Amino acid sequence: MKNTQKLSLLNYAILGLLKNEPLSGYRIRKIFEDTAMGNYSSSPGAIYPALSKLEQNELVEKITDPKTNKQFFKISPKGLKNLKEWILKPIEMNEVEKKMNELLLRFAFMDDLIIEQQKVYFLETFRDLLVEHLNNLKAYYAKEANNLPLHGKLAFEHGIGSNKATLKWSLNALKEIIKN
Amino acid sequence: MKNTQKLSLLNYAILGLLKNEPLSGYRIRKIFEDTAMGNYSSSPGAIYPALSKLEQNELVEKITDPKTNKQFFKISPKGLKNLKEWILKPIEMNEVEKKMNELLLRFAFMDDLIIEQQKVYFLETFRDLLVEHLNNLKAYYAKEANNLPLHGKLAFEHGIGSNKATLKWSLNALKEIIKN
DNA sequence: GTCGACATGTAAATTGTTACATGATTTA
DNA sequence: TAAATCATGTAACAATTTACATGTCGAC
Repeated sequence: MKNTQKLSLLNYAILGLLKNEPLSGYRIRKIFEDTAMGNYSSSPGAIYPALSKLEQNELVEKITDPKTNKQFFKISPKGLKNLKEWILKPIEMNEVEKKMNELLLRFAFMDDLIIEQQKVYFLETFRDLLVEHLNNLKAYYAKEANNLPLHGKLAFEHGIGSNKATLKWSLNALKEIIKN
Repeated sequence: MKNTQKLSLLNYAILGLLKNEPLSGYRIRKIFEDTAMGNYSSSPGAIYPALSKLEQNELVEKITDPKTNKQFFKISPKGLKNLKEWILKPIEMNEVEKKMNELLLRFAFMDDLIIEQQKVYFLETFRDLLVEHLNNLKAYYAKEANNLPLHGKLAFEHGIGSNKATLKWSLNALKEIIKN
């Protein structure tokens, strides 16, 4: 049996959108362009080839509305499975350090795809790794802040502040998830 | 006269590091790999070709330590000019919305490259655009939060919290820059 | 004397950007 | 009816990832 293949972030972002409802390529582009949905490229040269590839791999299905004759893409069971596996992948330290937007995207698509227990586990792991990461950053700062040029120091402080905000967010999210 | 060409973020990140001191390709890789320096790829397949290209364009110069026979890259006057122009580019709303890490990178390299007045102007523009962006996010949230699924809502809240932290940071950075 | 870190590179494949091209439909 | 938006795509190019390949140097 073939392993579930790895897809690019853009592909997962598309699958995540299609999870809720079928969309045209154009609608997907507009969502990436207009909304706060990440930094995923909305250029036709990225979206249409990505959709074709997803279709080839049978992760999405192209359907045509018989009335309007317009095309939509619908996520397939295989696509749903692939999306779910990506969302449930154990979080690694490396991701907390350098791939925060991917983790947030995974969280954003969890809704009806996994059970509460899995969501809680995700957030608790996220929180714990974030605390560890923050401690590393603070330790580095305490040791090196004096040696850094002012702008380097301030940029570093942004990193700390930003991670603190994310930690605070994760605690609140955990509360919200638990109280349903 | 040729315009200063656009470079990829990775190229600017390299130039910014070389601004302080000559470094070997390997040292650059390790800095990207080990430190909190963004999410720039540290793979040899990215760094070495990038350095070659920078050298071809005369933005960096390859020098050899006569004692150890080791190679280093040094930023050239042309490279410095290019870096400075990138840093001084007027900030656009689009960047605040989707390219925060690029803006932070530009800030991190400002140090001795531009004068205080320019730094202050950068931060004030940044702050103003951020306030505007935050107002847009909040307005959207107020209108749509009820219609969003829980995870979408929470992910959106992360965006708001994260931008608030950045705004707070910018105010503090402004203070620090002014008091020198 | 071998293991890990230092050090530099290439090749193939993938991914994404930029620019172009075209046409339908809606709205002012 | 002109302009804007909807809608889909391709081609050339640039950038990056992944995997491979090779060799040095210091420490244990």
